[in-house]
Amino acid sequence: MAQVEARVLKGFRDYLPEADIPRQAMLRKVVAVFESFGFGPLTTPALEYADILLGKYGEEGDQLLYRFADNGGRDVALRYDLTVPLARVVAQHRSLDMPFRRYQVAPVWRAEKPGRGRFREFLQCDVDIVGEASARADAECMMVGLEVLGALGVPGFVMRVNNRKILDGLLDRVGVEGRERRHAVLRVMDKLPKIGRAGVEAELSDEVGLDAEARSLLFEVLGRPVAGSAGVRALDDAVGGSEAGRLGITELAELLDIVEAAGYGDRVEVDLSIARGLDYYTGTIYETFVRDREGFGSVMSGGRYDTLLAMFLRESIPAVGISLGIDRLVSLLVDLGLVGGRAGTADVFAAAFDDEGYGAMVRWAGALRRAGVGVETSLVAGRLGKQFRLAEKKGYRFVVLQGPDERAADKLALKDLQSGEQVTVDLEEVVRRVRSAPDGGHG
RNA sequence: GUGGGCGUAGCUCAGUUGGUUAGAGCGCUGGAUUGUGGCUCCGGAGGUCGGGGGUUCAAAUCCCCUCGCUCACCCCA
Repeated sequence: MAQVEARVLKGFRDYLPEADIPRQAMLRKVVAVFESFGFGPLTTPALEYADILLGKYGEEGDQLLYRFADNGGRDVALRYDLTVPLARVVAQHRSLDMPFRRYQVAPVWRAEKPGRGRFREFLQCDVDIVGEASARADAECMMVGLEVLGALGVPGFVMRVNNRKILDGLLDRVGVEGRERRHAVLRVMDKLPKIGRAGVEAELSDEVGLDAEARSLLFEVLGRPVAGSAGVRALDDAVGGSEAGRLGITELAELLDIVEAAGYGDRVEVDLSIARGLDYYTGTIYETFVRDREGFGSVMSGGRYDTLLAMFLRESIPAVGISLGIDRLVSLLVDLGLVGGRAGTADVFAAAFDDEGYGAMVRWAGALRRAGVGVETSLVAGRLGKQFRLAEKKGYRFVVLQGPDERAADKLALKDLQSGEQVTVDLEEVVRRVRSAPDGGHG
């Protein structure tokens, strides 16, 4: 057979054990938080009929689908997110009880140009609530997200919230009409934290053609510091007579009331420049950034999409959700030095003293496992120096072994690689000591 | 997709005005060390100098093309 160059597609990656171990550990914590809020799992196919996905993400989004004809000539595409497949599931299985809470942790594919923190295949962790229109559902999703970041030990983060209807009201009042122009304004406003007010004003003038009056009207609202729900209510006059604007203000204020009452107010702030690119958002929208690492982009975002279900059904069903990008978060935590790699997944490494004692070693290793201590057994006997070096490199804190002396006394030698201390004790004591170690033996 | 930067060992890089067998550190691997890791010492493997073409007696080095990576714009998780 001809030899081929070993390689992966651009934007796709392998996760070697050292990187995958902290990543998987984080995923377990994410799922645990999701389930603690009563969300249940959902798994859907990677591949969908193309027409299920088309037209849901805007024109640019359609271009970014991995789309092709399958072997039977069907027009298919890899899922672009987890929200549209959820909408499809809800539309297809009408017996689901509402409100329906589900979480899904699965890869999605986007044919974008890859860059720092951006991949063509990446894992999303979503929670959504379908069938509840009140701000309580929005608040629930936000709070799950905030709890997840807390559980993962993410240092300083802020969730910035806005409401599409406020932006709509604002655009109505300023007199920006037509989908494209409205999009253009939102896109420029989105850059506010990056290029500042002067930059935004310049772009609004040069690229969108907004006159000075319209610009100052925009900034009359955008420029205001908005503190909490009271601050949001104070915006009422700013959106003028716009019905949509007033509705958005009410929704956002109600949302903040709940979030503040629940004690999450310190991690949430209103940011009227948040726009979100996806087409299907209709109300609340939010993005989450880590302080001092805003350049990494949003690590968790989402919003309300009350009209998406109507694309599959005659009736419309309200829905809201949030999505966490675990890959981006992992590289961020690595960058901050908060997660380290480690190649071993057990609690202790069992060194094999000699070939004669190998069978006995496998036996006491099994006993340790049944007692709740994970054991990686060495497959090569002898050369203890080599085995210790391997254990150390794989990140183990403890090495357990049984030489002739220990065997005669029916004991095990337990060495703590961190302190260098070694004791000869019985199996129960090994279990006790390993389990009482601060990190469960994960040096 | 548009513009800037960079491609030499698994990784980070050195390589003189073009000059003969292309180097270092780290990592990997074997040994010093047949009851014990980190430190030290000695050895070994590993390179079509991203690829193709051109100039030249001679190219990692100069020129052209191409591919890949990367930063900014755009968009996002």
